[in-house]
Amino acid sequence: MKIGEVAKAAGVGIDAVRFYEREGLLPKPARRPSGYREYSQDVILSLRFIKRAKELGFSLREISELLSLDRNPKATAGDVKRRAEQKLTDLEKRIRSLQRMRRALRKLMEECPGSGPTSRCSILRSLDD
Amino acid sequence: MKIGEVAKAAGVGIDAVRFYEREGLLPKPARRPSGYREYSQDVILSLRFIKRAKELGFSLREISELLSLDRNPKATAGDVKRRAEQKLTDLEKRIRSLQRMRRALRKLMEECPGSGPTSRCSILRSLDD
DNA sequence: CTTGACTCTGGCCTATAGTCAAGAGTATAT
DNA sequence: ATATACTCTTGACTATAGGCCAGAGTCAAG
Repeated sequence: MKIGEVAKAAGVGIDAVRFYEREGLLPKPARRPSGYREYSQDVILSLRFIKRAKELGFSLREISELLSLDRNPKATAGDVKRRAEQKLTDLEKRIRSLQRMRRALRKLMEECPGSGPTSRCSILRSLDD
Repeated sequence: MKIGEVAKAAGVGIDAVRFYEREGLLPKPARRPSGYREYSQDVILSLRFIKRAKELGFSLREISELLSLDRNPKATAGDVKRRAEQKLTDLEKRIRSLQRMRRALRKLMEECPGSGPTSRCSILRSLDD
């Protein structure tokens, strides 16, 4: 299959496929005499793997590690679970950080009259100190 | 005051001060004959304003707008509150997105045995489809 | 007057995940 | 044979918020 076909089948851009190859997430494919990349079906599975892992919040670097574990027969489910735990911790940290911002902003908004000069606005007042 | 003094007083880097100036968040300061920037005290307040707004999740572009509102006598508290509402909506979208990831990841982790070959790991299985 | 600390400009670099373009060559259908 | 669609490589660019550096000039204290 040509690159455009696998990209379409996996629902990603052609440039993304080449990018993943450069970044080492995908093995370098065979080439036709013309230089065209020649793919087998299974690269579509790899592309979908990457897509799903992104939806779980993994970065490409992390996905690269997951793919290595997937290909390495010596790797264990524990290796994968440890990565997942780290990602979970990371997600929770980011969620809490955003929640703190939300709380602070909400509180300021409650005190802002919503009309009149900006000098009455608690949001700006708090920023000015 | 020289740039290093105001940067230190506000708790930001010197490069940040120059960067804010380039980006239009800070007015261009007076210069000494030598070319050194000469600041008055109030730039420290502006720098703190920027710092706090960042903590609330505003981007520099948004902070720039807030600063304009702060300086514009025709602006109203409602103008500011509207920006804050947008930011709140934005924060909530991001929080929900992260929470979705967290839920999905947690679910997969519950099903992963945590030992044995990766082929038993529900996380990788789900990614492979 | 010298020394060390400070500042100036300009420009390059970081991470992330690709996107887009140019110019050249290929593949495929008609 | 030709038209159109596809692919190749290289390199530049996107947004965000600065960090870091060189080389040159300046400030302040001893």
